[in-house]
Amino acid sequence: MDSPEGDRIPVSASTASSPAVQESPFFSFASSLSPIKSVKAARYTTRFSETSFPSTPSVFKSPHPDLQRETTFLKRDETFSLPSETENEISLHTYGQVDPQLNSGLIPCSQKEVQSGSPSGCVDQYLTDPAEVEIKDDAKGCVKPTAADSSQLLQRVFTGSEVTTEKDNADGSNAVVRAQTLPDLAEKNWPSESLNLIQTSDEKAHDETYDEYLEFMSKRAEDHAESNMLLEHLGEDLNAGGQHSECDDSCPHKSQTESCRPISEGFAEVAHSQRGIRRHLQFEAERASCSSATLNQNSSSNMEISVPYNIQPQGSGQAISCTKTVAFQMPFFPSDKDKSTEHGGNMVISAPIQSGIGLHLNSIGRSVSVDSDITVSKKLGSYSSSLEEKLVPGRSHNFAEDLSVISVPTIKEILDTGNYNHQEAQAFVASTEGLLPDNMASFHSLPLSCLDQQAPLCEEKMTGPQDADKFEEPGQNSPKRNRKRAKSTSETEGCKRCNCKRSRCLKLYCECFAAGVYCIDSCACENCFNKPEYVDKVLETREQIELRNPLAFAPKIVKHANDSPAYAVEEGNRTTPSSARHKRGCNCKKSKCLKKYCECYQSKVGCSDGCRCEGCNNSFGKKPESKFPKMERWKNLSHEKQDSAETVNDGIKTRTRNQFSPIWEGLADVSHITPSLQLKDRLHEHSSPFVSKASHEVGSGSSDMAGIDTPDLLKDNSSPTEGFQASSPKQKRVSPPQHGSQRLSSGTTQGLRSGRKFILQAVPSFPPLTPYSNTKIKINQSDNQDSVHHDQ
DNA sequence: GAGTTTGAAACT
DNA sequence: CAGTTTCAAACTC
Repeated sequence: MDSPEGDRIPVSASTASSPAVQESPFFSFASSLSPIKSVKAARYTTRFSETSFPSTPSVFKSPHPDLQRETTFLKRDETFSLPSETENEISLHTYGQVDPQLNSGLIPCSQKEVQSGSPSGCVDQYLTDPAEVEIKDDAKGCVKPTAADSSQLLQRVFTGSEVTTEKDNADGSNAVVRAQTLPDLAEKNWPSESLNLIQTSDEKAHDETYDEYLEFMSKRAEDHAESNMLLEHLGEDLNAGGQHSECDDSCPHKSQTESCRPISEGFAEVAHSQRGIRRHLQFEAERASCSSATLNQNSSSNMEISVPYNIQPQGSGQAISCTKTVAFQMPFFPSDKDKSTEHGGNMVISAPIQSGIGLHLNSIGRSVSVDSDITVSKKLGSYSSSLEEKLVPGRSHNFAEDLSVISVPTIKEILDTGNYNHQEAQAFVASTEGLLPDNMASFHSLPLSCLDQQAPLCEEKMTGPQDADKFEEPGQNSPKRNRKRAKSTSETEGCKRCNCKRSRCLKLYCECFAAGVYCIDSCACENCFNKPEYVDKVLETREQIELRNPLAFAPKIVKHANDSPAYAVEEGNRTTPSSARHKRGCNCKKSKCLKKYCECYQSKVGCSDGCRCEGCNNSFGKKPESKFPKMERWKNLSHEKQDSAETVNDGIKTRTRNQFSPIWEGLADVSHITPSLQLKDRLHEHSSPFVSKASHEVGSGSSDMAGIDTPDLLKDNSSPTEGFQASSPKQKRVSPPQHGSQRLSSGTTQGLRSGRKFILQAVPSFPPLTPYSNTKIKINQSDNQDSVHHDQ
């Protein structure tokens, strides 16, 4: 069924402008006249500006300091990865603006940046913050670059670092390159050495350090023939500036080339994937990322990734796909050369690899064991929070908001320590997919890939294509051998290691598969198809499973969403806010829920009414003794509700309610929780909406709902899991509690209302949920009548 | 390490 | 939808 609201609401939520209005002639006319773009266009613009793209309106002349800084990464990579032939002079701002109209110049603009600053021959003049740059050399404000200065110039061109040029001498011996390190300098593509260098204020010390740096960098760049290209460009740019072209002669290191190489190596080097991508937390994402992203890592920690990105033209034009080479320093994996924790790397996000919804909640939920893994959870939470802070300043997503309760070290801290779990990080990245704006989507492939290269906790070998057959090799990877290894290391390290023999790791039996991660070399599985080389098969199988059960990959442990007063009233004191429970409950017969056979126990949550266990003695919380009466009551209520709904409504509600059965089943009861569980819940809660295939199927819509311009959706505090549970076909056990339906009809309870919202927006393509939109509309109308403001 | 137990997942 | 089978993890020895 068609659900127009599903598509519309995210837009209207972010703007108050209805589609009808947008489509009106007047609106079109106004849009054409006004810089104010249509809502959709604005949304994309906002995304860019709020992430790593410059936020400045696309105006074109005078460079703005901040803007300039923000466009740093663009400047860097585009300059050399994409040689420009364009003669159009594109200002930094437009270029940062990612104006589709300027798209043609988008890529080469960095070069043009230089040129644009060259009219007077002084690149620095344009590339540095006017407020922070002092050019004392000559009245023209133009520096005659020496070797060192040329290098500096390059630095500034590529890093956007705020360099204060105090003096310039022709021989370069006395060249003073004083740089003012700005907070965002950490985002530049600079090794720590360079940062330190730039920060050096002492001239002599600086020179020495700088020379060392140049030497070091030149060594690093030796292998990069592409540096020549850089030189060429540099020469062109400098010549274009009309100031000097003598770099090669004056550079102490044979030429300034060498000093440029280190810089260029991050940009010009292409497709030297040294380690490859072993596992992707996001199967769907992998396709995109694998096919489009090329991750390079040089000998140091500088990395380069070539990623595609789409530019959504203002005015709903056709998206333009570009490829951007993004070079950055990986602070996550400090190399020997770079152990600085002073400067983070620049998470340059440019590619909307909007692969939809990954189902990796289990990965988080399951692998993040309560006790030992709370650290991981914190890390992940911090990961997201800091990520958001870093990339989406001033913007707060729902998941990050909730994660904010977690003590937040910075993302850098997390990553710098290397003390994170590879798979969990994968899962987390996957879980954040869709939460990030389109132009940040590459984050999912980026750090993931990076994580792959580190995998500090999972001592797993990279699995290349050849590994597909490894399991056939008796001695090397015998199941038994691996089994032992897996057994000894799996859980404590949080790494999924399966031991599948017959399922080919393509069923939920396989923990890896269920967790949404590929099997790794240390798995003891046989005939494993859960490997990157079989991504098609994996995806296909996944889809099949999801068809059978859309929540198959959803987290098994869900937050107790009965925080709402209504539920509290219903459940009385038994209700514990922010608690967790198993989604479907266990079915234990003999283990008495005291062993890990029990999923509840394994997840360290108590059993609840939703469980069908017998003789429950779960130490985390027994199933309520009064289960039967309650179930009976629910049954009755369900029938009641159904009857009333059928009577009162057009059937939509009835259907909707039934869809929510699993929800209520899962939310019916909770007790005994731990903080860590709450943490887990949060992770789950915010991940789950993006874990649904349904969402994934929305296709481009996923970006919409994931975008930052769907705040109502994302900020909704209700458990997204609800929404997806609602669509679960497996509704074996329970009918929804009455209050649930009451909420539906009354629309006065925020919790569920939020859930509806989410469902509506996140799963627009889900036929069963379509009616829900209507319900929501009604509810909203009711809300309006009641003047109930439910902004999250 | 081999075998058994267990319960979820898958199948009929 | 219920019963059965399959499967792999958890567990025991």
